[in-house]
Amino acid sequence: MGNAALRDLAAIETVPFADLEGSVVAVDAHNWLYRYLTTTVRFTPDEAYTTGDGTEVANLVGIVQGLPKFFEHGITPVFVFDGGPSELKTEEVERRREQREHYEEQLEEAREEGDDVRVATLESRTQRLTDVIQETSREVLRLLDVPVIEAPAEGEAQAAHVARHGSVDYVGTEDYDALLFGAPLTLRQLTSKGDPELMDLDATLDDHGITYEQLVDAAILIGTDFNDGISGVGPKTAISEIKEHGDLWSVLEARGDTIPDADLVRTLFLDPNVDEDVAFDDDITPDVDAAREYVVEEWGVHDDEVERGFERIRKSAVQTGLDRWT
DNA sequence: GAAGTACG
DNA sequence: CGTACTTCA
Repeated sequence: MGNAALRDLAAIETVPFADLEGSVVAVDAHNWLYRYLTTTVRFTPDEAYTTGDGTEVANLVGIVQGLPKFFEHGITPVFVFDGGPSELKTEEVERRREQREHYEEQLEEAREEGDDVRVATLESRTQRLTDVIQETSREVLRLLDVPVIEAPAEGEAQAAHVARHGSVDYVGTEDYDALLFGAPLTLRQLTSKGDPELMDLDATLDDHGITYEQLVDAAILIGTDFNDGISGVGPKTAISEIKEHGDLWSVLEARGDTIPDADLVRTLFLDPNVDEDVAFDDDITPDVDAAREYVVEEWGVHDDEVERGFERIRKSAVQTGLDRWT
């Protein structure tokens, strides 16, 4: 149950990479890593990123292949990692865990039947961010001098907070939730081939003639990652009823409906647990040799999967440094 | 999450 | 037309 319905409400336009030069993007680390992890696993032979004891660090391949995109476009990434899950998030996490186990059962069946295509599909679904992946990701980012922010809870909420309070220009995530956490400008498809999409909170509110709080209320009616919505209520109905009645409580009262924990979900978006003051150094000087040593020598990742990426980082980092002094 | 299809 | 459901990744 995603938030795809929010796309129908959001003001989105594509923006050329060239327009983003010189900007700082707070990247939702979980979301970004997950995307690169799944594509790496799908298109890279297991041996290239699996240690002798079977530990998989496809994230290291993904990071090395994914970072150049920022540097080559003159964008400074700041990776925002999740902290401990909120109480409500725990339920969602639990639900996803059950679904994952379901996939893993199917995976077993597919293996037994020798259905290779199905095995590959299911394997991509059962990927997750293990402790090793979290730790090694942080370490390679540290060696490459990419700033990291540790969120107390939701990474997206923290990213939205730093975007709202001026120290970064954009939030980078595929999740439409960023809008609900109050991110003023969100970049999507930073990991894809073409130009990114820009999702604009103020434009979204203007389009519908609603406030930020009313947008959150409408989303709760539709359903979010943290609550089931009202059946039969999609984006159109939600906006129209929120505008008619003013807020979530009035809509629920008028309909005679109820949403469990609605007040908690509302607070989670409107007043999330974030660090008010976070500092980071946006002057990135990667130690490519050290990062390569870590990835290839220490973790045994096959050189041919990462050498191009490291070379691109080396070149684009030099270029950025020159630009600064020009 | 995206896209296509079915349902009311 | 708006929402729900399905499939693929």
